[in-house]
Amino acid sequence: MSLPHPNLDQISLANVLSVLGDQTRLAVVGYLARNEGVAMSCGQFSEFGSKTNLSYHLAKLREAGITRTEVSGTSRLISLRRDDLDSRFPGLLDSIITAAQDLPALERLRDDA
Amino acid sequence: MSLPHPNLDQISLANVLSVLGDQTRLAVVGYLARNEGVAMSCGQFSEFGSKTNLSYHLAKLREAGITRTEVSGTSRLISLRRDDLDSRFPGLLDSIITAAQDLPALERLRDDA
DNA sequence: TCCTTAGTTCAAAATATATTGAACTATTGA
DNA sequence: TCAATAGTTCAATATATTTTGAACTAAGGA
Repeated sequence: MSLPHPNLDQISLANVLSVLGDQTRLAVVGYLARNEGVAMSCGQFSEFGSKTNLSYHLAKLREAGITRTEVSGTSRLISLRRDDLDSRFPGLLDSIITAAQDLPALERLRDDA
Repeated sequence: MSLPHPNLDQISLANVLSVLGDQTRLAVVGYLARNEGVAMSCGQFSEFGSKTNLSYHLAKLREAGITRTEVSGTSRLISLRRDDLDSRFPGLLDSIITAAQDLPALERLRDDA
């Protein structure tokens, strides 16, 4: 009943970077960062893509070790693995989130970059 | 006689991350970081791939704004755009380089991750 | 001038990633 | 029990990225 997540030593730098090197996933992470503490389900991200496409991107984030997804009924509760990432790659997530927040919303979403 | 480089505001976060999300390019950046101040030509990176393949990867790094490539005779002198990246995305490159240095050399090179 | 060296370009092939819609599962509320 | 809701999976397609080798350019040195 719970989804697979990599443990700390299975989180790879190159994979984290390539997974975050995508506008949609960067937008999701920015949104999570802006709403830390609030329980986020997949539906909250609907502005970033179709249901089926988000399912794909959210799985990539989980499999890379960037997010944690807890099953709760028919919902999934998604959160950033901040502490894990901070201990594995100190400063990395903070600098990415800061840079992502500085982008205008449109650029965060824009796909044609 | 000089190659095109993006200027500061043309450097995009998603692009930097996706370009660095590759073992070969991460290895090149780690090597540059470990040898800052030393003039590096393409040939120095031969351990990371074939001549033609490196030409491709080094162009990606340059086009993303991560490296600067100066033409010098038949050679190219390649360096990290540290100050530019630091001002655009504070802390990002440092955290990536630190994390990349902590990897064992084999993992830095491994392609089957 | 001729040869060598350093690196680029091109086009083809291989591989990986992203997007879609239809069909599906599981939970929940009426 | 039935229908609705939340999300997943599958297979197909579309698209992008990587890798390769052969042919190329431009600069130096003998």
